[in-house]
Amino acid sequence: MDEETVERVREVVAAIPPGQTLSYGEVAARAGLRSPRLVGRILAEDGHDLPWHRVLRADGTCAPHIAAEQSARLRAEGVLLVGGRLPAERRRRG
DNA sequence: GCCATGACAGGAG
DNA sequence: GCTCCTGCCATGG
Repeated sequence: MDEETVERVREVVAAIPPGQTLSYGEVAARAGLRSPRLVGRILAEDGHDLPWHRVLRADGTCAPHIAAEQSARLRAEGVLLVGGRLPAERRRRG
């Protein structure tokens, strides 16, 4: 894992404005990664200081492990998850 | 070196 | 709507 790659992802995630969200794929694309899974790995290891809760899956849903935290943090920013997923209008395309 | 797993994505059935 | 398969990269047994 290149530190530069990690920094890229960290910057992209940190650049997500409150109330907005990005998909793992979008973050990966912005960070220059060839796989969104790397985003998940990086966030899991070095994303504890980042607003990782603003990163969701392509469907607008979130992983079961973090679903509770995800929804709670987003709700604190004024984002409501409907049916366990985020409305498409809240998702930033870039 | 091979296989399995993970905060994923897209396509097919 | 859900499940299964494949591609992607890194890590651990």
